[in-house]
Amino acid sequence: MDATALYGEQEALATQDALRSRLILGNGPTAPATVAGLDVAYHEDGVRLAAAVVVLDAADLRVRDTAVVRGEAAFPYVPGLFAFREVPALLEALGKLTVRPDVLVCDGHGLAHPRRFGLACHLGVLTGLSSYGVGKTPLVGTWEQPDDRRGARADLVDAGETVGAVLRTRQGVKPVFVSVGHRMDLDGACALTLRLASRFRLPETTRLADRACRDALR
DNA sequence: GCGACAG
DNA sequence: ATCTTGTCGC
Repeated sequence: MDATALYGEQEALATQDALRSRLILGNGPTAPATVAGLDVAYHEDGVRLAAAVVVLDAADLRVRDTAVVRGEAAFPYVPGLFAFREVPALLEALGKLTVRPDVLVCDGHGLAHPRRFGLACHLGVLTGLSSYGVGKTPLVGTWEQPDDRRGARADLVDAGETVGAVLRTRQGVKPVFVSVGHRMDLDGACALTLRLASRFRLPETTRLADRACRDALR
């Protein structure tokens, strides 16, 4: 609203452009040994927050490591610049891990973003790790409703290009929006998401991280 | 100009 | 994101 916020947005857009040049598409890990879920919860003041990262063994989905940090939002919520709000706290949490995750499953979008650089891309580039996003609601794109059976998917298309997939993780439940971040391929991201979401709509990684940061806020 | 708009 | 447990419906 004010000049400060507008200037911040210009800076953020420039940073987004610079980081995007380092984004690597495709070539996700064939058999990741560990998978991490990341999420952030906010205090009612909209400023104080808790960020959590939970690392699971990709084979049996058991928790291998958990890191939670408390802090403050680094940026106001602006669609398209969402990463600037949560990335600092998430990076701090990632830094506390003792088990290195092979893939980051982010709560938000990757390539399915107005400038093709959502939270998942941002975190992937900054960490150098493979990453992708699983969003609960769309940010950009159009799609045909996927069949009502677990595993069904449809292309998420924006400005003529496929930026992700609309994936049904549970029959009879709204699909999720999957898009690659860094060093990841869409098929691998969808396959992993289905393995992580065998019982609930959202991946187990996201659910565990959500619980961890919520608990840390109380 | 008017909505829509990840979390 | 958050306000919010139980309750209605298939």
